[in-house]
Amino acid sequence: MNKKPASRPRRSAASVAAAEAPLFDPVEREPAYTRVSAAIEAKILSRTLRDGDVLPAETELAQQFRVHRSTVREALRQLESAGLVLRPPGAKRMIVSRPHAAKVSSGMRHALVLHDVTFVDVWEAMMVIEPEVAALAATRRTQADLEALAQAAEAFRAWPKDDTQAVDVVADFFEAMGAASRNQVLVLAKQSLTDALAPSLARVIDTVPQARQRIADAQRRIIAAVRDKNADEARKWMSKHVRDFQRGYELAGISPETPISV
Amino acid sequence: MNKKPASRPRRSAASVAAAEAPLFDPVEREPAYTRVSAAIEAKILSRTLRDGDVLPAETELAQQFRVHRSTVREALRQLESAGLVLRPPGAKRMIVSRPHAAKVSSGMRHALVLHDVTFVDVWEAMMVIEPEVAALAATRRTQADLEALAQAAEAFRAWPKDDTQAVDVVADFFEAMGAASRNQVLVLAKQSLTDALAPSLARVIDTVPQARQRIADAQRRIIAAVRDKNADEARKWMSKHVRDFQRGYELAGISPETPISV
DNA sequence: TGTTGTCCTATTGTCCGACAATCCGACCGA
DNA sequence: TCGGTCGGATTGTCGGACAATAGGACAACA
Repeated sequence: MNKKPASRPRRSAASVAAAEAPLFDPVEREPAYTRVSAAIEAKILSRTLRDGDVLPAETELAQQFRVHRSTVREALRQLESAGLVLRPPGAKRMIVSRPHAAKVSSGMRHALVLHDVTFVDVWEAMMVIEPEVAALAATRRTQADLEALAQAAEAFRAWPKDDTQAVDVVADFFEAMGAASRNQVLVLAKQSLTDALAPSLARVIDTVPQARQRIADAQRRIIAAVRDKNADEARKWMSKHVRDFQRGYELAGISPETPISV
Repeated sequence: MNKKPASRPRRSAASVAAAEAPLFDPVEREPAYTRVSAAIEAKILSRTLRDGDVLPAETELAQQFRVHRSTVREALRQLESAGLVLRPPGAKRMIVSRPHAAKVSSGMRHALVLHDVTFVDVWEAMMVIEPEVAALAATRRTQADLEALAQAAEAFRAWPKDDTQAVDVVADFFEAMGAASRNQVLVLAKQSLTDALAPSLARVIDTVPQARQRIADAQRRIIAAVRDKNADEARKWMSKHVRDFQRGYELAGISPETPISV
């Protein structure tokens, strides 16, 4: 499904320099299941099939494409894994769907894990993105955003001391901040980062006694800045907040070079 | 395959407030193909199966899992679409692979397109990420990085005037910059952005006469800063460079609210 | 020695057909 | 209006089949 659109055929500088005239392109022998999924994918991306539409039954698709149902099913599995179609739990027909952030993030996390990305790499990316997101949030937040942020912060403060799932609430805070920034792109990118960091951050919160307090403080400061629509302050405190993570890692005795785990 | 890891079961602030004790979890009825793919995925993520390993034949997998070959094939399609396994062109067996940047990017692009993300959204994200990447590149670049950058810039200058594929070379420049930054996470995030922007940027280069010159100038400045390991300069000029894109859009008469196309 | 033709086997791509489980909507009795 | 019953539609899974071909091994040949 995503062979073609994955990367435009690039005549990169390197390949031009290599300059060995290929004369013939490799003859294309795409298997049928790929073509089927590509065809459906195209209809989805072009909005001919829209979010929420139910797909035709497998047998009907098989008839239309003139292939066997098994072939259609293989194509559907590709689309399913890409998040373009899904089956609501306990439903029979599949419906068209826009890939959820979680799905994209999961793909990204696989890549990060398998490429031996370390904590510092992720942290560095957060240092780049999160402060600016906070700044954007400060200029664009609505009252509802503010409440969501406050609620997340409150939930973190109230979280039982011994519950290691507190990271999830921290993630909620970041998520709410992303929502307030009104930039879907950054939200998508952010989510992968928090997801990738979560397991180890959990250890930090669990290990370092003062972590909770520091996180709670930072959240309060950030929310205040966002409330006051003070972008600079929001950026500054978010920056401190994220920087604190690294300090937490030191205190927890986790090496910055620790690879992101599953 | 990525239902479970997609998002940790979060007891978010909201759901806690709802406070309706579930008492029973929904009974899990995962289809076999999902379990098979999850099993293989786990072995890949845990490095039991490593990048480059050839997978057992379908019939053998079917025997081991005690399922029908069709079921195995559906599972393989999921993994294939996730980029965790692939078949080298003209090979028979599938091999384990780490998801390439292009694959991740393509997933992200689907999401961006279907979520009606507009040019400004992507541009905003670039404004956040690219300057910092340039700054990182300035501090970490090797001689080889420098040469790759120079080559990309040179390729752009030398590109035939009437060839609309010039965007690809611009993308190469950004890619080389990412490589120089030595941060895989940012590289992954960046790629999606350039990919998403490419089609419309192509129109800008094609429409606005002075675009080529301005891009070439900016590239030269940025490279100079990176060469001198001057992070601030690199950041500044990259910032100008990206900002220029927006100006190009104005001149090309493309609305900032234009949704990213396929 | 290096290239080409031949044969065999393992494996994939695709198909046919089948059957149980179950979702869905219609119909029905109170 | 509600809850039960029923039949058709659809999915998940299976068994089996067959053509095409990748990957050798090996012989013929230049």
